[in-house]
This record gives sequence, C-alpha cells and structure tokens, in this order.
Amino acid sequence: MEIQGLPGRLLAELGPAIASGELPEGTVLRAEELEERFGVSRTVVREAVRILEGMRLVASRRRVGITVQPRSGWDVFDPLVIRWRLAGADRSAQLRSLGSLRLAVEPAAAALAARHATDDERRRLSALAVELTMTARAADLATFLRHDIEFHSTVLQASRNEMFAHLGDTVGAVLTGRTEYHLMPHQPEPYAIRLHREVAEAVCAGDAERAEQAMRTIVEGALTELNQQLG
Amino acid sequence: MEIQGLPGRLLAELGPAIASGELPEGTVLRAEELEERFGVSRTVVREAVRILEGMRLVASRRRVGITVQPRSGWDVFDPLVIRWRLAGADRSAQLRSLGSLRLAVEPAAAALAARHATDDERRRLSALAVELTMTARAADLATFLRHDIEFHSTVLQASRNEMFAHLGDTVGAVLTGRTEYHLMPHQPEPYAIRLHREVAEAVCAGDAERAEQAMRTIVEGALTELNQQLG
DNA sequence: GAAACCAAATCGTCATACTTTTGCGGGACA
DNA sequence: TGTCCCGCAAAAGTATGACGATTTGGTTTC
Repeated sequence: MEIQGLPGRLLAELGPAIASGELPEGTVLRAEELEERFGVSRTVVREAVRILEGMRLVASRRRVGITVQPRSGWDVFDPLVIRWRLAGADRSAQLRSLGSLRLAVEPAAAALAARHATDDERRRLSALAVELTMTARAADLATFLRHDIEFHSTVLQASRNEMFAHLGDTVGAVLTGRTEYHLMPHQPEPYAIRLHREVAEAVCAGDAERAEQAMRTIVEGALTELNQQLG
Repeated sequence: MEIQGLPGRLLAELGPAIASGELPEGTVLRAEELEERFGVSRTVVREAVRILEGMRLVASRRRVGITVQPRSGWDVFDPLVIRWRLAGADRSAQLRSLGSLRLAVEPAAAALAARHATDDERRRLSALAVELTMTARAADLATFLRHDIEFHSTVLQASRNEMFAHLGDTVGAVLTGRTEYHLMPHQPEPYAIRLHREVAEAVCAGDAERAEQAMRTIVEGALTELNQQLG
C-alpha cells in the first residue's frame, strides 16, 4: 500500500507538511535544498516530487522551483492525500467533506448491493452485523471499529461498482479517524447497531429500498453527531 | 494539467496501453527495455514508472520488473486514469460506473448548492440554463456540450464541498465522452433542457428538495439512455 | 528429498556532467 | 523617463556510469 524506499520517506515528510498547511500555498522548495535537508540524491528527490506532482500538491517549474499548489487543485480523492489531511490541521474540514460524500454514496451503494451482492457477501454482512452487536455490548472499541470498517467496505464492494468499491479504504480512514480522535460515543449507539443489522437483512432479502434507507439513516446519524462534536 | 516533458510522453503511451487492457494484469516490463523502446534515459523511465505506481497501475519490484497490477487496485478516481479508460476498450464499463457515481453525487450536490451557492453562482446557473435552451434549438452540439459541462461543474462547485467540486472535471469527461462517441441523441432532449432550467430555478430559490429531484431526474435520464445505447 | 547456499537479474541509489527553459536585470533606444 | 529587447544565470530536466541491495531460482550438499 505505502510507497517504499527513500522517496517514500520524503513523501512521508513533505506530504503531511503540505496537506496540513504547514507549507502553505505558494511556498517554493528547491530540489537542491531538499537533497541536503534529507541527505539523499537528486534521483530520490525528483521521484518524490514527481509523485507529489501527480497528486497536484506541487508543481515544478524551471528557473522557479517546486511550488506548493492551491488546495483547490489537489487530488482530494487520492487515499494518501486524504490520510494526510485527516492526520493534520484540517481534519475537521476533511471529515465534513467526507461525511457529505458518504451520505451521497453509501445509501446508493447499499441499494446496489441489495441487487448485486454475492451469496458470500450477504453471509459476511449478516455475520458482521452479529459481531457488531456483540462487540458493542462488550465495549471493545478496537474490534468494533475493525468490524464496522469491514461492514461498510463489504457493502461498497458488493455494489459491484468499482468506483464505490474504491471508497472502501476512504470510509475506513474516516471511521478510524473519528474513533482515534474520540469523535464518537465511547459506547456505540444501540440504535446504530440495529440499523446495521437492518442493512444486512435488507441486502440479504434483496430489498434495495430498505437497504438504502437504513444506510442513509446510519450515515446521517454519523454526520449529525460529527457536527455536534465539531460545533 | 498534463504531465510535461519526456516522462509525459512515456505516460501517454503506457497509461492508455494499461488502462485499455492492451497490457493485461501481470504483464512485466523491464526498465531497460523501456529505455530502448522509447530512446530515453533511466531517469525518465523511472519517473514515469513512479507516477504510474502512484496511480497503482503498476508495481516495481527488484529482480522481477515492473508488473501491471490488477484493475481492482487502480486509483479509479485519478483524472488521468479515468480519461485513459474512457478513451480505450473499457469505455462502456467506465461510463456505467461513472453514471452510478453521478446518480449518487449530483443530486446531493444540487441540494447543497441550493443552500450554499453564492449569488454569482446562482446567476451563472440561470444564464447557462438559458444558453442551453438556445444552443439546443440551434442544434449546435459543440457549444451545447461546453455549456452543459459548465452547468454541472458550477452546481458541483456551488455545493461548497471540495470533494464534490473535484468531480467537476470527471463529469466533464463523461459528457465529452458520450458526445464524442455518439452515445446521446443528436438533438438534445427538450425535456432534459427543461430540467436544467428547473435545477437553476430551484437553486436560485434555495429550494434544496426541488433542485435535488430535478437533478436526479436529469442523471437518471442520462443513465437509462446510456444503458439503452450500450445494450 | 529437504535444507542451505550461491549466483545472476533487476531495480534502487548516488554522483556528476551537460542541456534547456525562463525570470530578471541592465542597457539601448525612443 | 519609460519601454523594449537581449543576454545572463538559476533552476529543473536529461543522460550516463558505477555501485548497492534484494529477490528469485537453481545447485549443491547432506
């Protein structure tokens, strides 16, 4: 998953620094400066910069240098960019944006899942719903989170739409983020759990309408809760 | 927008080849081979490969080579990947996926736009709706397309959600694609035009519900039409 | 037959030299 | 005094040779 090697190390420094706003728009970096700062060769710096350029976080121009680009151009769907932003200063803005996105996508995905899920996926969803019920009662936040992520990922996967499916990791990052930063109740809401069971049942029954509704209620709940926590 | 220089040339060759399936999953390329094939240096090859690696189209491993990755791992939200796929063999699969995505996102965006659009944006939407009506009557497909793209982009922008906003280019690519490949009626549907006017009016009036419904009808129409054309 | 070992292939990194683009300042000219 | 043009130098872009690191797969040995 992660980019490896020395360029990876550079990325791990520069990416978060830019994403968090520590290096604001317009900041100019020079390749040579980076070489010295990180004690690596030209090759490594250039490759790291190329990757950042691919994410539209920076642009490199002759005789000018490597310029941090305005946020409006960033590839906000890139998983790395999302993770970096979640870890940094505009975590709350990022969580809000992702919240709206989830509200649009996940109900639609649930409806599609009710139509297209494989038998195995339907079984897994039911099993996960049970697990969620149990780990919630035990207040085991870590495993609860794991299962919650897998539940939502499975629904997105089962929608048989590659673009929805790829948002699985993103949703995972959101759920992890809000748990890590204590933006959710310490004891998962029993109501939310019941809705997960309802989604699972509806998908199993092939009831797209009910799956969509239940999922919408789940995500709406998460979003209002988020807004409460963030003021 | 485009990646420049020699690595850009490599990208423009390899990206489409991979995205179209011409180089199927598991294909192994060697850096040296690419150097010779394109008559460029290691530096250039490595940078191009790094970028493809960033999109998760390939993975580079020592003693093995540069391996084309399974589609399931690709960064399907990357604008370049989308464009390459639209230009190649799985154009129809890509159009279907994007259709579902639009169906989820654009109505939600329209609702948000009705709440958050600036005065200028509301004015632009109204103006664009008028333009659409006129160019449709004149059967001027090129300008119609331009205005259509700008209309949808403006709605996404006006939603004040960065992730929605960034789908503007993607939607633009879809609309361009289906026009180029003659997947839409030569004379734009008067009904669809009226719906655009309705979206504009609803956004101006701040009526989220109506904006959402009208936009949903637009995208649903586009999707069913697409499915008819593709069988 | 299995485990340890060795060798070749291939990417990864470094150092360096050369090329190309381009912003900026200085000078010529109106 | 202001404007335009030209050349310089700064910075990224490209090329190349050398070496390092790692993985694979076969070979040897027990």
